Amino acid sequence: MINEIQLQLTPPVPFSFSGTVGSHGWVDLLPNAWDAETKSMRRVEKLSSGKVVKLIIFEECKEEVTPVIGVNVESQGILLEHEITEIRTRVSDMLRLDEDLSEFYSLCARRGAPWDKITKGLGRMLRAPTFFEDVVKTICTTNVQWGGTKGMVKRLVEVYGEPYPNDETMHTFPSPEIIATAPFDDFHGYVRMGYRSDYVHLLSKRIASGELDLESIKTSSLPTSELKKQLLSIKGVGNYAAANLLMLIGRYDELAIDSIFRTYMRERYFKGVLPSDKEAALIYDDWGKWKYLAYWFEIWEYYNNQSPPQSEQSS
DNA sequence: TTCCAGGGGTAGA
DNA sequence: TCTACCCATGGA
Repeated sequence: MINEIQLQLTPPVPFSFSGTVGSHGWVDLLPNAWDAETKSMRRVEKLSSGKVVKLIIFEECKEEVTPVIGVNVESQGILLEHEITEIRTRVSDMLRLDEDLSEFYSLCARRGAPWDKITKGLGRMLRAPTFFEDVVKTICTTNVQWGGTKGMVKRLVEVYGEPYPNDETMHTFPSPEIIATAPFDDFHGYVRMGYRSDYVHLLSKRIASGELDLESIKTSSLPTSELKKQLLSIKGVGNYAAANLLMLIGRYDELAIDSIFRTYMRERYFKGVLPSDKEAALIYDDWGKWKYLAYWFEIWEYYNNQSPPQSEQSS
């Protein structure tokens, strides 16, 4: 029996739902999917109890001053209270509703236009409910075009994710345990991640065996430099990937220097001449611990306000 | 066919 | 710390 309930979450004020869900390309990577018509994000989740549920996340009551996030939950059978609590926690975590950006907003307000746009509720970068998913997806963004990233993640989810019982075309993001138990040759052949499949398979095995507690990094209070060291110790994670992952856990003091960053800096600040990475990074030095968010907003503005550079329409 | 993408690992200096 | 070289994959 299909059971449907609707949950409501109260985000902080200000909060931009579209600005958060479309903050970067993550909404386009399965199991996430954006429905432009209903302006909602869809996702299948496997709860700790083992139940697989479908979530549709959207913004309610746009005319109201206080925003409300609606979550339609579809499941087989009635959900227990602790399962509902878990869904709330995961959605809140993805949308980063608990993150305090007030200091960053104050800085932006003082700088005036265009930075004051951020204070309308931008700056919350969509993430996955698990750090494992974010790390795997980040590895899949390295040295590949965005279409390639989407393909790798799609194959990973569709082959190794758990299907949603009421619609088997939809899947969860696979657990480390599932990937770890898959023979490497099969995994490599199915997901076609190139050399990245070694990194993802090894990471999964380390987590499944208990050798690595990846999720603890997400909530650690250690200094950013220490967390960066831990991230760099993961095979497949270099400086770019580590900075991207630090951003996803609320540490914005590092810039993710990739081809997008270099192209942007060359065009915007260095008159067509490619600067060194160090020279380019100095542009954001006075943003202190908010460098990443400042850079990301600026590049967003530069490339047509809405779409991330060199990405297909993703939000 | 060649280039290169939201780079990273490794060896050697 | 820096550089050179190699690394699968697939779109342009």
